[in-house]
Amino acid sequence: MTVTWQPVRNEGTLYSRIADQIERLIDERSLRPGDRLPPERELAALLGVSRPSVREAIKTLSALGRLTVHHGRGVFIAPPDGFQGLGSPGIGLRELFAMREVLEVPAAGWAAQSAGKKEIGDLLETIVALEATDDFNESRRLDTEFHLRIASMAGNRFLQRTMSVLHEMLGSGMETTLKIPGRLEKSRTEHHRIADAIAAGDAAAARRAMRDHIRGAAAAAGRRLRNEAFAVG
Amino acid sequence: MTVTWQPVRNEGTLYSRIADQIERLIDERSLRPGDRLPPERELAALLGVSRPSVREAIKTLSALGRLTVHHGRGVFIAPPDGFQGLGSPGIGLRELFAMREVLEVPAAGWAAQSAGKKEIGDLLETIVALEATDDFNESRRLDTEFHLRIASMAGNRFLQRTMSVLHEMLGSGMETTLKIPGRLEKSRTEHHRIADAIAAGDAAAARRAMRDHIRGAAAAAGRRLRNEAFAVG
DNA sequence: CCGGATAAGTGGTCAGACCTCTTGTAGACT
DNA sequence: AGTCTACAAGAGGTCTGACCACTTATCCGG
Repeated sequence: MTVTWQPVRNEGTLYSRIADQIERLIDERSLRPGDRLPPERELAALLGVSRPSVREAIKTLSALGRLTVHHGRGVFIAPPDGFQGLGSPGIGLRELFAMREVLEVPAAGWAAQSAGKKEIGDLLETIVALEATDDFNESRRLDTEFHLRIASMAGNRFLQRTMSVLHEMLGSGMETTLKIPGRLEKSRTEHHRIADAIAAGDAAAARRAMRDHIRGAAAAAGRRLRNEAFAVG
Repeated sequence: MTVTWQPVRNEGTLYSRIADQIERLIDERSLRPGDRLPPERELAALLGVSRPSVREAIKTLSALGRLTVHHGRGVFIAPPDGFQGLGSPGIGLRELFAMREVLEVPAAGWAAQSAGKKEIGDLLETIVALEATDDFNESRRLDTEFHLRIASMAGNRFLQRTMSVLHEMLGSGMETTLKIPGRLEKSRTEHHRIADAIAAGDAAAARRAMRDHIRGAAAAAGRRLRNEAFAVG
């Protein structure tokens, strides 16, 4: 493997330039997930900088999840765990899906209790649009819209904004689960169940349907990540 | 408010422990967005560690967007990303307390499932401190700390940050319910119930205790503001 | 052949020094 | 007096070199 380590340029702080260069090599696939970085001392020599600067660069990238550091073993290129979204590094998929359940299950219940006719109509429209499109990005957008509409119907602005942030983090960090074979169709059925319960004003059923839906998505996402997983070192 | 910098303990790598402590202070709102951190040299002395360790911790947090570093000026607490505008007025007490229940009840359950001995000890310490003080501002701070510690023990960072923002809004928007006659004493009893259930690893009991606690506080706040019932449900 | 001691490799931490950027201020100039 | 400039102090940026702690592989004795 001939990785091209270049002497560091001269704009910005040194450690950030080093971090940029390492990141570039990762993005270019010159360094691939699982590879080990040269030892800190050696890397410092290659770049013509001191070891502390290299270490600070490594800390930056490991905080972003691009590198993983093992005491006594080395520094490794991290597997793409689907979570390098800019606004939200460091929080894992498991945590986000757990939060989805925490937030969206009560949201569905409240929506069922207080939804007006017009809001319910809008929700159904979203579902219809979601089933009409076969463009992936569009269906992803509409899926998010569906969930945020329910948050809006719940009548709690704090809940709504939190869910907005949460879905943004999910969207930027992963490809969503909709790409998984069969998941899209299952998702449609579940959306209908949720919407029907809300339209009927049945809070308990709405909560149940939402819980099933999110757990299904979480399980699908978990399977997808497991398939991509590989050992490091 | 005097920020409590504690000497760093001994599990995990040093820089990550330092980072955790800084992050904790941010999440607990002891350090607030815009605040400046002590100079690196001073902070190193306060923590009893070397400057490089402090710097690596700072690099970690600045990569995560929690801190921003300005050459020659200092290190500052970054505004909570994605949660901008959450502090805007217009979100009512009823919504905030409803969200407390949504977030903190599961948090208590998770904390009971996964809490370590040391974390439980810290939680109990907070309770003891809370009962020892009769300064109002201090007890308010400790009350927030108690709840955020549980969020931390739940092991979900999204949950923790959301709760941090939520408690910030509660704190700035009202005088808290602790001033209500009798509420402080009742609160203490309830805190013990919650902590005991978590210490015992009884998730269901922890959730129950937390739900009672928050509904009690919500009811007290409701009476205080002469609002109608706070049915959350 | 096995298992424990050992050595080598690698990240973790420390100390102190010096460089560069930012900011406030004292003093000079108008 | 008011304004501008130069300097000093404060804070982050970088370097050197040493030593500690964890991992892994190897070697040696039983």
